[in-house]
Amino acid sequence: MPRTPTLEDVAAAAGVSTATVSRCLNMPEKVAEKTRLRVQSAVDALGYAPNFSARALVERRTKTIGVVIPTMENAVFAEGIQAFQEVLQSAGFMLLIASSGYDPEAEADALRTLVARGADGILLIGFDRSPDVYDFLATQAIPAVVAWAHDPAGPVPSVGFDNAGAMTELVSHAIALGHRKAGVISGIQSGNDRARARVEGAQAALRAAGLEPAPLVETTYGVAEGGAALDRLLEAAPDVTLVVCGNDVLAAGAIRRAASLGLSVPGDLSVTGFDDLGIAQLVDPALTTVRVPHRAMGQAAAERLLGMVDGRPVESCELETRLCLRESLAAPRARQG
Amino acid sequence: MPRTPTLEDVAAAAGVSTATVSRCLNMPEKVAEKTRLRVQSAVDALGYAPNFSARALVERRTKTIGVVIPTMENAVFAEGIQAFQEVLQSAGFMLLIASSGYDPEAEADALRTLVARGADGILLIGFDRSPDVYDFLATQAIPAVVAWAHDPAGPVPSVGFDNAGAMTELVSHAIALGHRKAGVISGIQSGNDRARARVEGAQAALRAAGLEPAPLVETTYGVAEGGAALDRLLEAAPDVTLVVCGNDVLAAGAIRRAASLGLSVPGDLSVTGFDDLGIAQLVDPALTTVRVPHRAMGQAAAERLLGMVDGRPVESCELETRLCLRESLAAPRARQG
DNA sequence: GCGCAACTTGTAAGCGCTTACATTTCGACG
DNA sequence: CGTCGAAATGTAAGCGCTTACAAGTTGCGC
Repeated sequence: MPRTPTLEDVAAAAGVSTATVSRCLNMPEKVAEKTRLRVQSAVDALGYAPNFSARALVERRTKTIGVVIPTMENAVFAEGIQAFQEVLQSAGFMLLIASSGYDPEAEADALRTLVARGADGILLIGFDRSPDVYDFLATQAIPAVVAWAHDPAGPVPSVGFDNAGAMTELVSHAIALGHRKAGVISGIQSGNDRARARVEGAQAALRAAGLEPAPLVETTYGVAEGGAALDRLLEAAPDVTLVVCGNDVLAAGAIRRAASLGLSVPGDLSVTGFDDLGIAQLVDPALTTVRVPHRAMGQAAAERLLGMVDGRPVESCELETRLCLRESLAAPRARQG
Repeated sequence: MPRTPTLEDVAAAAGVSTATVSRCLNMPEKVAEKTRLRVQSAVDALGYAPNFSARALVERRTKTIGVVIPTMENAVFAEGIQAFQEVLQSAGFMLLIASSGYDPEAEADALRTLVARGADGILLIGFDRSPDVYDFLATQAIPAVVAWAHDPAGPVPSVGFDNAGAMTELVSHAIALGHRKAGVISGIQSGNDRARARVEGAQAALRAAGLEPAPLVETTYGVAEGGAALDRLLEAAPDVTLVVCGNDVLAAGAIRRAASLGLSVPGDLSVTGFDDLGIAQLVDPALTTVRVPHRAMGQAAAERLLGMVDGRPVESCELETRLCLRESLAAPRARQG
């Protein structure tokens, strides 16, 4: 079998040196029209394609960006990463994906692998991780950007939104509607600054209104988990009129569970989510939630990372969220007695 | 700044040759215990990590697998790819992701890029693509596996399920329930063998029962699109009692739309989906659909591809699907008149 | 027709790593 | 204590590409 053609083969076929072929490919304006054509036809005839590893070795860049994602199964990441990837692709970069399954150890491992593979830049989800990781990235001089969270003073530039503020806004709105007793269903907060900020945002709204802090139930991610969490919450605090969920998936589960408990939403219980995934409009009643600009975030993150790879300094950027008021949140029914 | 350490630096630090260091790293049993320890501590001291590009150049393998996915935003792919990626990761391989946005041209482009980057193997979604693509893969001798579709006689091994058969089973079940007039809402069939097979499967069931073919509405992917498609379908065929949808997302949209049209599901209209995504249990009524083993498929595909990369011959494999009977499908209400 | 600047092209040195082959070391045995 | 073979290590040749530098080629004004 004829092994895949190399630069040298092309050079021989075109009767020039390898340097000229290389120049034809990378700086065509530096080579005479006539030779360029000759080289081009040799390239076509042989079906030549440059060997990326060789090029990466000498150029010391792989045109590859790495990301460690908790899991693609979570739609919250899928959308943003898709947008991120699209920008990369159109800039000639490729996306190397690893997953951590929400395990910090696994994330650090994956990161090291990505760097060892020569990723030119790294996308991180959220800020919450050991400082060692940031040190590592810094000593290796690997550009990194954090997405899904925003902190202008963070160790690396970030692109995200104000999780706490958005949640405060949402809960304040519910309070204005008349809710006085709220419960919170949150994803696991440990190692997840986004989840934590959302809980804090909810509590801040209650505090600001002079209400007592909401009882909190933490649960792993999933529809069924959201339902089970509602059970636990109602057991601990049967008198809540508002269930604030850390994300739409948990909220969807809570709504479904409420229905099977015979509780009407929003009549007996209001439920809110966060993220505004597609499912928010699928559940009945439609979910009141916070719209997060996932695509814009993915794009902004990609542009920043690409900028850093090119040595340009970049700044963090905060994106706006928007309240999505739908049926699952309404004024609480007047209490009897 | 001290540039990142190389094999040679380690060799110098440990007082051995680069060959020995290389052996310590790749075939530790071939080197004396004592020197190995010495080398190991030099590696640790310097924080040495091998340069992947250099290794890839000489070994002619990148330990990278490429995939071109229509879009990560479609949950159908997210789950399978996640499982695929997990198997790869545990085998020391990484996943290079590109997306096509359902455009065959873009897919072919992305594939070429992936191959040029030295992907050791390629995962393809479905069989539907120009023969040129398979030729290209064959001449480049790049192992490839098709997932989400199954054809033992296909140009490359595949891991999937019987889309047509599963749909036939589902529709036959509906016919047994008493449905006589069905409509089909399908995703775009062009370039999508899975969508096509599902439609064919539905029509086959009707034909087998001596019923007339179902009117067909094709639409792009999305909840809203599913709803709009229902409108079009009911306009063309107001008398259908069963709406067979090509996937859960379209079905969810159809169910939502039916509710706002004042049609009860399954009272006035039964609706079925395909895939059994999480949303199937989220909509009300819960969706009758076909359970597809996405994770198992992703894993099986990864194992096969890894096998091929190692030069082992592998076989296609067909996975079982299972009917998920839920509330959205029931016997049609007795017709009046 | 000559000299010089501006283009083109060629030469060859690596980039960091693996590995075939050569060399050295070492222990066991006669 | 010498010999021999196995085990350990070293030597050096690339893998395919980019690029600094050298060398060769033009074209132009005088």
